[in-house]
Amino acid sequence: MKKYNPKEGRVILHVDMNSFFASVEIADDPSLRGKPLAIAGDAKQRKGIIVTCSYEARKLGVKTTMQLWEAKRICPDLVVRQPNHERYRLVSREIFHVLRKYSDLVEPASIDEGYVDITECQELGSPIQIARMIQKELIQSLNLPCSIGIAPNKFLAKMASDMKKPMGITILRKRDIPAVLWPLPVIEMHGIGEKTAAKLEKIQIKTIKDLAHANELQLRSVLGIRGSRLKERANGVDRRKVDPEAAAVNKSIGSSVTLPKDTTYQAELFAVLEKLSEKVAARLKRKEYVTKNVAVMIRYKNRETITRSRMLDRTIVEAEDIFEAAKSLFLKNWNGQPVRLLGITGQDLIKSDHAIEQLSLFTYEEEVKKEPLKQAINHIQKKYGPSMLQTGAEAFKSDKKKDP
DNA sequence: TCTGGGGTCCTAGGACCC
DNA sequence: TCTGGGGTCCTAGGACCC
Repeated sequence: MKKYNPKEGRVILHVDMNSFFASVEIADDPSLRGKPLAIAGDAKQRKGIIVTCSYEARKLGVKTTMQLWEAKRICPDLVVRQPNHERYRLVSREIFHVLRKYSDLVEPASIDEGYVDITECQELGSPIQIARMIQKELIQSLNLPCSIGIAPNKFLAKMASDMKKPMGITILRKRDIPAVLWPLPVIEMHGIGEKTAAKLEKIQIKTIKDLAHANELQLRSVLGIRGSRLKERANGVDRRKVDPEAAAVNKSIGSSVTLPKDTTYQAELFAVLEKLSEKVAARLKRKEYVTKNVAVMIRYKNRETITRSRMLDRTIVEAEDIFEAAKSLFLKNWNGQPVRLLGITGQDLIKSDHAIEQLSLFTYEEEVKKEPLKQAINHIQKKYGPSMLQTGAEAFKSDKKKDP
């Protein structure tokens, strides 16, 4: 059996489900197969934009974020289904369950894509054999197509999985970069959107090759630290690890809704905030978080959007508490103009089981603040360094480490 | 007929402390 | 009397992705 040699680098797969929502609908209802299918919200509720569509619809010019009426105009036979997010989340779990059969190092990147580090899975076969097995299993057990990129790091794997769709497998080695990656326009690069592409265009950077060879100082002056990172990526360098833990942690949990009609009616807006609070509370609880910071998002008729947030003096999770915080933020910041969308987000999340510790630490800190000896402690810390402030238990631990 | 909803990461500026 | 500079926390918003 071949042992992993760090000098050879890692082998990363990026598995990307093809038109995921549409594919799930087709798997659940085979009569949709072969038809131009779009997943879109209810146009009557002003949610009529294309979220995803089948390849048949794409061929006819239907695109993501297109208005539903526009899609129907260019494709009168378009079959439309409303999104069923609960179903997609369930199927997503099954997909990652399959991926974890091949490697423990699986990092979901979104509901329908993830990275798999197969460096130490070589007993299963060559990377391309493993990719084929995964593709085959996802089709056989879930009836869902995917594309897979194989590369020495996450960025290249992601770029590779994009190159052949649907049901492609693409290997992108470092040595392939000049021929395969560099000719592409910068907008094709993961991490570069419209705004950044426009800025780059202004300094004559049009292709990924231009970016790879760009003057770093100039790049930094235009894009800040992102500039350096993008240049690295353009040269095929990406040191990010596939981290199953990182992906399991939420930084924020929120819910927002576009109202069926713009309104200035306060009671109606409060009712919406109440519903959103309940949703956020339920999801926080399900994922076992409490939150210390609540944010409210208000979008006006003209699409101007503001967010206002506030740190709380305690952690909360109950719908009533979230609603209270959201309501007061809303009242303080709403300019009285017709509202199009409202959203509530819990930020600064803490796992419920850590919340007790956080609470006792908090009260401890409060005690220290009141303590007149604080001045003396600061003085000692300055004079002798932070080790003087170790508690007895910590000092004991570090002594043990030094002298086992 | 205008443009959903869920996120992450980064930056910049002000407050505050030392 | 004027006044430095580093560090952290908090808030708001931009950019990007699916």
